[in-house]
Amino acid sequence: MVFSTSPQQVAGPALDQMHDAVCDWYAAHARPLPWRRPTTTAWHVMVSEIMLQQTPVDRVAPVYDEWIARWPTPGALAAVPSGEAVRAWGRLGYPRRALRLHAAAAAICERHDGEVPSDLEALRALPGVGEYTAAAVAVFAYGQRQAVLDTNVRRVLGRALGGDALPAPSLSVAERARAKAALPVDPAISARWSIGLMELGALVCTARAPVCGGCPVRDLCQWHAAGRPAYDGPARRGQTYAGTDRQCRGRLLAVLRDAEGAVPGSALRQVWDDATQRERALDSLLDDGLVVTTGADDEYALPG
DNA sequence: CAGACGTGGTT
DNA sequence: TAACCAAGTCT
Repeated sequence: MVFSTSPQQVAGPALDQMHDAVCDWYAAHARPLPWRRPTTTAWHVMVSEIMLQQTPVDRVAPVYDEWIARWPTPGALAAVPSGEAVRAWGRLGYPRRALRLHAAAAAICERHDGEVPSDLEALRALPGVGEYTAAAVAVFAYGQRQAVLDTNVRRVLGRALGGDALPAPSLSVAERARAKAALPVDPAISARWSIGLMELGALVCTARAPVCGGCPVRDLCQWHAAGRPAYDGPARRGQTYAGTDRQCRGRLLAVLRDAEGAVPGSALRQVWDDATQRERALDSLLDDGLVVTTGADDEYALPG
C-alpha cells in the first residue's frame, strides 16, 4: 500500500475493556443536558454544538432552550433577519457564530430541503461547521462511526493512550489516526464511546484537576501509569482581553443588542474612549455583517 | 501555521 | 491578580 502510515497500535484487549468501561460509565453518569432529551433533532444538535464552541455548558443551556423554542427548524431561523439571531445570541461570545448559524440555516434550506445533512462533507460545507462540529452532528444526531476530536476527547485520548498530560496546541494527523484506530467497530457503540469520552473529559479527566479516583479507565491509562507527568510541550498561548479590539467590539455590539432599534453613533462613542480603536472595531463589525448603517446620518443597527 | 475572535468563572 | 480554561472556526 502506498500510504502505510501505521497509527501507533492500541492494544486490542485493553481497548475493548476501555470501550466497555467508558460506555458503562457514561450510562451511569451522563448529565441530563438540554440537548440530550429524546425530542432533540439534528438541527437542535447543530445549534447546541455551535453554541458550545469555546463556551461553557452552563452558559449555553438557557440560550439553547430559548433558541430551539423560537426557531425549532432551520426554516424558522432562516425566515428572520440575521440581526434577530445576533440579538438572541446574548452574551455567549463570538457573535459571528450567530451569523454563521443563521447562514447555515439558509444553506440547509436551499441545498438540503430544510434537513440537516448527515454526510460529513455536506456538513463541513456549512458556515461555522468545521471538522469537530461536522463529526459531532454526524455522531450525536445520526449515530455514525466517526472520531469526534474536541478538546475533551483529545485530552482523554492523549492521557489514556499517549501518556501526555495535555494535547498539543494543534490537532495532528497522528492524533486523528490514533482516534480513528481506537473507535469501536460497531457504529452504535462507537457513537456511545465518542460521547462518553467527551463527557469523561468534561467531568473527570479535566485539564486542571483530573479526578483519577473516579475514572473508569484509570487502570488502563498510560498517563496515570507513568505517574501523571506534567505537561512539557510548547507554551500554551495565553489570551489577554482587557483593552483589546475584541473587548471593544463586545462593548459596541452590546449597545446594539440592548437597544430596541437603531442607535446614534454618540451612544457607541460613550462606551469606548480610544477613538482610533473604536473606529477600527466598528469597521470590523460592519465588515463582518454584525452591524449595519441605517442610511440615516451617524446611525447604526443590527442587520435587518 | 499563527492570530483573531467574546465572555465570565476559577485558581 | 494575572493567567488559564471552556463541546472551535476561519483566514
